[in-house]
Amino acid sequence: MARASTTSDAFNAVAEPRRRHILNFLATGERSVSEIVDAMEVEQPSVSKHLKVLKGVGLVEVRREGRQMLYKVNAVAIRPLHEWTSTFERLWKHQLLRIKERAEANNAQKQ
Amino acid sequence: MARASTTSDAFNAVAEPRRRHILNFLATGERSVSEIVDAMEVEQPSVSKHLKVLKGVGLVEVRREGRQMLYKVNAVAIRPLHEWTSTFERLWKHQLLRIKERAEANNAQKQ
DNA sequence: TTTACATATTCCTATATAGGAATGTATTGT
DNA sequence: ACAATACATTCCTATATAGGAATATGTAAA
Repeated sequence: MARASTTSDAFNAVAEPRRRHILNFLATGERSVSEIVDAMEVEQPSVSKHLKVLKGVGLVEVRREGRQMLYKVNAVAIRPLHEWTSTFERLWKHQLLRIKERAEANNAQKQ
Repeated sequence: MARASTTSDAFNAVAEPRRRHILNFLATGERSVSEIVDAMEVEQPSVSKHLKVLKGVGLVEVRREGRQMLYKVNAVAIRPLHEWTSTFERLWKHQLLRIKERAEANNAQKQ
């Protein structure tokens, strides 16, 4: 079988670095396609295709204004990713605490 | 060009649902491969391959104990994903607030 | 040293892209 | 109507998997 479809969910959509770049850029506000193209070093058709994927999974929204298409982030669609990662927060905090403790124990021994 | 390598980073690694399942399961503690296989409905070779990918990007760690290989989550590797999503937290909170305000304004008008 | 058990690896194939190039479509200005 | 601008879509191709099947490897037990 092939790998999972990129258009299936937000997890797959943000796996692509350029799409994360687009979302980062859109986090500053609503932008036209040409503004996105100028901000990134990617060809326009490529940007349009990435935007289509992002729109497909609900990560961005569009509206037309004259000849321009204005895209903006639909942040609530990122929430599921945030919540999934949050389930591990307790674990990494514990992990970092133990690293800190070891470092301190090491320091104490050196004194 | 082809799509980005799944072994390249954590974002790509967790794009695969079965790998998220494995991580969810390992969040409860260190487990052997057969325990993971039993918990999921996936063939053993498939689980081993997913574990290899997760190990490749540092999302899990292994140690041998007799014939068994015990895997556990390396939670700090999930932190970058959490932090990336966090940059949008302000936006979705604002978004949810506006949704709430609209609902209340609607209710008030109905009264 | 066989045998059994636990896990990893290899080989094969179908498929879902991602980018490049070219073209299509919608909207505005003249 | 025609040209220009702003995007979107299509066609093509290389490639990175993900799963299935079979096999290999490593470890412990008899």
